[in-house]
Amino acid sequence: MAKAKLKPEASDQAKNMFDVILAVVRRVPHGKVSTYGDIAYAAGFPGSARQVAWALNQGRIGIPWQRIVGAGGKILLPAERGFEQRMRLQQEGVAFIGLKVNMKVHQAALSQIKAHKKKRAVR
DNA sequence: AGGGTGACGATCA
DNA sequence: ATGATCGCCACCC
Repeated sequence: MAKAKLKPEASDQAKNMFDVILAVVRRVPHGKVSTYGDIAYAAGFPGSARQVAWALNQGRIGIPWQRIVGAGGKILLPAERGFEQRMRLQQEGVAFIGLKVNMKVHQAALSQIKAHKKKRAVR
C-alpha cells in the first residue's frame, strides 16, 4: 500500500487532529509505549484510534512511531514492520511477554502524554 | 453520493 | 484464547 500523502489541502479539522496526535506521540518517553486508543484519548479524540494509526503512517518520520502498540501491548504492524518495531523497542529496553509488551512496566501514563495543562507555573 | 479501506478497540459467541 | 461483528472516523476512488 504505500499510498497516501496527506495533502496540504486537507480539512482544518483533520489537520488539527493530525497535528495534535503527533504532538502526543512525541511525548511518549524513551523506554515507554502507549496504545492507539490512549493516544487518541489523550489527544482529545476518544474512540478515534484508527486516526492515530493513520497519522502515524503519514508522519512516521520524526516521531517515535514504534512506541505505539495496540491495546494490551500487542504489535499490530504487519510482518516486517512489526518485526522492526519490536526490535526497536527492545533496543530501548522495552520488555515483551510473548507477543506483547509488558504494559505493567512500560505503558506511559496518560497524564504524562496529555497536552500541557497549565498546572500552575513552575515557580 | 456511495462504498471500501485501515498500524483500532470493545464486546460477544 | 480465537474469531466474528460492530462502532469509529478520515481518506481515496
